[in-house]
This record gives sequence, C-alpha cells and structure tokens, in this order.
Amino acid sequence: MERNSNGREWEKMKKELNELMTEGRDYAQQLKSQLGSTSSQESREHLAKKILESYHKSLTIMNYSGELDQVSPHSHGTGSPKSDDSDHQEPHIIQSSKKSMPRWTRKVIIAPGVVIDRALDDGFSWRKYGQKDILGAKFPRGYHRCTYRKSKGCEATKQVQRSNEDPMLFEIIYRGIHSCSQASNVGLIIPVQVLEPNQTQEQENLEIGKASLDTGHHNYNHQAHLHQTLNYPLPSTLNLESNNVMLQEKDHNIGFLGSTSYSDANYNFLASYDAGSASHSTSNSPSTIGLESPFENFGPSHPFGGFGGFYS
DNA sequence: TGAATTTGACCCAT
DNA sequence: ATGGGTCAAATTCA
Repeated sequence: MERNSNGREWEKMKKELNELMTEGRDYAQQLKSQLGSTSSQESREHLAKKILESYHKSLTIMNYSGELDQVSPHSHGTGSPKSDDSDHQEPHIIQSSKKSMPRWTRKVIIAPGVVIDRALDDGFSWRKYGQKDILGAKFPRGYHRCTYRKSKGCEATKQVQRSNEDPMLFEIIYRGIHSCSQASNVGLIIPVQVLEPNQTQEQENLEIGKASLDTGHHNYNHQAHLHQTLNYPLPSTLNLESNNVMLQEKDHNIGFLGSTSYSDANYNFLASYDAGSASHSTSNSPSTIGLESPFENFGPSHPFGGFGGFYS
C-alpha cells in the first residue's frame, strides 16, 4: 500500500485538510461553549454555518484527493464477502469504476429490536430504484439514489447489502456527494466519536457497552466486528472509525452521510424488528454503525480527533 | 393522485 | 458470456 507518486500532493492536501479541520474544530468548540450560555441564536447559527463550511471544503479537497490516489487493495467483491472478513472489517474504500465518484462504505449493525428503518437512517432522503440478487450473496442488494436527483440533480447514490455472515450487519456503499441542500442539513449530525488508533477491542466494547446501557438496550449482542455503539438524539447514529486496520488504508475517500428512507420490504425477514415503522425516521437509533470514513487514518492528534465528543 | 417501491428488461464493463 | 447497475412500467402506498 505504498503511497503513489502523488505523495507530495497528498501531503499538501493533508495539510490543507488539517487547517480546515482545525478551523472547524475551533468553531465547534466555540459553539459548544455557547450552548450553555445565553448567546444569541444567530451567533450559534453562524458558528454552525462555519463548521459546515469547513466540512464542505474538507470534503471537496478529499474528493479531489480521491481521484489522485484511489486504490483498493481490498476490493472485496461487493455483495458476497466470501472471505471471512467479519473480524477485521477492512475499509472497503474502493476505487469506483464509475468515473471519479467518491465511494465509501459504512457498516451498520442492527441491534435486536431495533427498527432497521431507523438504524439505517443516515439523515438523507433516498429513493430506491432497484434491487438485485448478487452472486454469492444471500440477500439482494438495494440500489438507492437521492430523492432530489431529479429536482436538484443530486448524484448521490447508495447500495445496501445485507451481510451473508451476519444478517444483522448491513453494508452500505455510498457513491457521490450530495449536491442537494440535504448536505448542509446533515452536516450537523455527522460525527461524533473517533476511536483512538490504539484503542483496543476491549476498550471499544466497553464503550459499546456503556452506550448500550445508556440507551437501555442491555441485551445488545456485541459482535467481534462491531466497532462502536453510540447514542445521541439525532436522526442517525454514526461514528468515525479509526483503528489499526483502517490506518493502513488509503485515506482519500469522501465520507459523507446520507439518510435512508426504507420501507423494510426487502429486509423484513427479521422477525424481531418492528416492521411497522416507516421511512424518514428521526430516531435516536441505538443501532451500531461503523462508518468507514475518509478521516479514519488521521491520527489521534489530528484535528478530527477533536470532534470526538463534540457533537454528542 | 402523486410519490415511492417493485421487478423484469436492458445496458455496459469485464 | 456473465454479473452488476440502471431504467422504467406496473404496482403499492399514503
């Protein structure tokens, strides 16, 4: 996994990213400190806007960098993870064969009793346009595109694939960045917690356990590949991963979040979940979500580390 | 009735 | 030739 000849450019971008992220963090901290105070609504909104701008710029840069250096040593065939990767969920950051669209993967583990609909909700509004049986995959793959594709020309798409090994695990492959207004809406619900690269699985699980307790989901089954469970009152529960495996990977994929609107028709073989729920959930989902983000290989000292509990 | 989903057909890359 | 991704007509839903 050598850095390619674009290493220098990459370093440059990384530096820019650092600056942007630092800026974003500062704004975030300001916002945080204002939360408890009597600061004006405008002031907070201004800060939030600045944070979003930082995100936006960062993402844009990363988008370009993705084109510079997109490689995927782990082209784990979409669909059927034949290899037993369940343990070490490598980042499936894959060079999209489709032009230079950024592509990244997010994994969602559904806790028992959790409405899949909600668990998969990522803040964006999606429209399903296809479903396909994939060779070697037990479950069909769902194809979704942004609801605003027509009206706003938003090219973001995502694929949802249920894991063979673990039916509770959903792998969501995102492609493209939302150019619709949803992007800014969702910006606020992004991140959350970044695991230190040297954080052990035990520590991880501890965190998970704590989170589960917090949400009252005590019977959560922690799988080995489960990364984290977070809980906060936002439309989706997301987290940035940053573990050792991830760190070996290329770091130029855009991670952005979209949100799902599912009618669970395709996934309703889980007797346990509440099939009655509908789309566009605004849940405080206790589900576990592992987001393979473009930030994952930023070290703990990276500004992004500062986002740690910032949104929580 | 409009929007969302389903599903078979088609297209395209490998 | 095959499999993955998308299209679009039919169907369902709200």
